[in-house]
Amino acid sequence: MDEQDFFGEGELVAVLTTQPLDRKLDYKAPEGGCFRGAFVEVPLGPRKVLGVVWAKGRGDFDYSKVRPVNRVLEVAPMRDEMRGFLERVSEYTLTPMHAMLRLATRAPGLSDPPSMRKIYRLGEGEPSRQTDARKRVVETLTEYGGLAFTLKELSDMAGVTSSVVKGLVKQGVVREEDTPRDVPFFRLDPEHAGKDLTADQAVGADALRAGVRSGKYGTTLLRGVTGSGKTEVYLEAVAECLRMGRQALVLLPEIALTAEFLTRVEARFGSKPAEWHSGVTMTERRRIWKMVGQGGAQVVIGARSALFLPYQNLGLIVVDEEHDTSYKQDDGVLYNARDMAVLRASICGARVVLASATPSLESWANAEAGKYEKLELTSRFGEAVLPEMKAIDMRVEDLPGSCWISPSLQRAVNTRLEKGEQSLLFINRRGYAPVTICRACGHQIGCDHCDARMVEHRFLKRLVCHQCGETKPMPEECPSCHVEGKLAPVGPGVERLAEEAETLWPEARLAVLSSDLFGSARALKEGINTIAEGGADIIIGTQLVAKGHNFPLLTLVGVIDADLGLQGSDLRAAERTFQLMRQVAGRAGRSEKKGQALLQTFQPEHPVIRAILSGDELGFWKTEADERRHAGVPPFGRMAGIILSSPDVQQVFDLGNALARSDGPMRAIGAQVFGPAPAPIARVRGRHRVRLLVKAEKSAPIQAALAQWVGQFKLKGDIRLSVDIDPQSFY
DNA sequence: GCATTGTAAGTT
DNA sequence: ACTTACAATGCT
Repeated sequence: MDEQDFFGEGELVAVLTTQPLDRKLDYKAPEGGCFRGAFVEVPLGPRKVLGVVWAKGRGDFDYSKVRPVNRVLEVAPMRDEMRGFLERVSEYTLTPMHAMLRLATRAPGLSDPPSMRKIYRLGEGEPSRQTDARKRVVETLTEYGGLAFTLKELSDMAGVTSSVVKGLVKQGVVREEDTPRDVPFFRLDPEHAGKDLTADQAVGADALRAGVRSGKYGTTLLRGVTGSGKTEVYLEAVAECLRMGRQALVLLPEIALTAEFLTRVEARFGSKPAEWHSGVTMTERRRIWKMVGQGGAQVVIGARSALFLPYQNLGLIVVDEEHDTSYKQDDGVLYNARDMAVLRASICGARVVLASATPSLESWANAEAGKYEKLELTSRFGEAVLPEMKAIDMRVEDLPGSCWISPSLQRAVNTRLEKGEQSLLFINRRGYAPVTICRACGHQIGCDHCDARMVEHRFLKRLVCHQCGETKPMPEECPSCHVEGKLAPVGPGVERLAEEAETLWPEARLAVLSSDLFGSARALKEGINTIAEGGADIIIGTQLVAKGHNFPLLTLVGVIDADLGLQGSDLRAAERTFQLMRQVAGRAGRSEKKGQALLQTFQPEHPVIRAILSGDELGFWKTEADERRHAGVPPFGRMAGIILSSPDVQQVFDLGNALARSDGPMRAIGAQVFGPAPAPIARVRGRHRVRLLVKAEKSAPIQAALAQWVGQFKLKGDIRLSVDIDPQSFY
């Protein structure tokens, strides 16, 4: 900050507000002036809104009509690098700045003065009259040295009512003090408990530490097979960052952000880090936001949006499970947290560690191109070895049409049951919900609100739409042909599979692991622990089990349908299937016992299946990279999606067609426009959705062209348009 | 003629 | 986003 960043009273400043205006508005600097970056409250029409002093005012508005800033808020001002970061993300994702500011101020009560509360400690005075109750209060405070407590804490501990304490306050025996409610986090100690690292891990940790010590931007792709101790290694980078007095951020997919993970961090550093995710209370949110901003929080463990906290001195960002698709998804703002983490680090001179057992092709290609450093962890703990992987050719298995567990897989499970070991039957349900079909007329039951088919939940005795969450009771008769008792689920769903397993192994203890069977993350965690300790013989699981939980007794993984996701229009389908299989296969035989993974497939000769089975990871990446390069798709080309939605079908299609017809700006940069097509889920919550897809060369200035293209149209009525740069899911 | 509902425009 | 101005519809 220099002289130019201060604005004296009455000078014009341009303020960015969180209101959806497409530009900054000029205000007069308040009494006492203000600095650039100050969080302020400004009048907007009849309202008072939150804003940030962004720049010098433009002065293109009648000076006499310019209103003054109401006040400067008592929070740490926004740093230049944060302003720059928000602007860059806005340009890249074509997100308006007001939405970016919203993302960066996702904490309540920023405009309130710091919340205070009263605490009580021992004072100087003598009580006028000694009583038992008064004695207990003084004793309690003496016992805890100079510590102070809230009124409730103190009176509870001393076993007295609050009026006793108040009485002592009047006499000066106990002193009442005001203290901010938002208190700094306990300091984390980088030397607290360095774990013993294997030789391989030590080498990795050294390399990461050296990177952090450089104090400059750089990205390392940390590859480690399941069980190689990636976390221990990158926590050493966090430790080094702490030694340098800088802040560290560890990003995790929301689902991997568990109490267990936080315990590991606490074990390493001696206290709990700040924890940022959707389940955090409002008061904690405010505390974290403020403390991150004034250096009272050294380490944040968080989901995607933790990237937009106001760090003062960020030295390291770890993106764990960097391949996870949940890093890209809409909060309203469509951004990929992994990519934006790299951007933020490059602006503030921080190191990035992208950690994964199964990296994304993007990161793999960046490492190959020398943009990222590569670090491999290969050795596993203990005696465990990678499981043996085999395909079961479903074309030659003798299996009735309604069953999914092949005789070969059945035999393998039998063997485990005899030996008292666990088996996991894995089903990748994503994008393949079983449908409820009438066997008399073939009618499929769909959701009344979406175009998705409904899924039967036996436990609830209801049909559930996995797109919008709508449920309805399971009808007795077919709504179309009215024949009774002919409705049946088709395709493998978890519950359908559980039934089949129950018939096959009535004696075995079955456990179904599906996120919708557990009310809370905690209940889920407990369920997983019970199972890991041997509470089940056969585990039936979805996506969920592939997220890094350890099952020591598990020695067999049966993948029910390895072909799911291999076909279809999604360009990343092969990559995802590959990652998923590797992850699931990594479950089996983590401890001493040798594991086996069996993949049921109708196309055992498919390159993806073959790459998984052969373990030829490099071969897989190379083939996949070649195919993508040839097709000109990411990461070798660029894509963008335009999604239009409206309650009126005609309106969205009309606009979609109009957009497609006037694609001049896109053709000018050599980009192709596909569509409009109904989005795969063509209706969500009563809104019809249409999608256009843009494909361009890697070097094409796609954002500018898109802005120009879309900018030609004024949105009428209730039409919404969103641009999705680098779309991840095509469904 | 005026109340009610929908739509467009402006916020410094 | 939210508020206000104003136009279009509708009801007495």
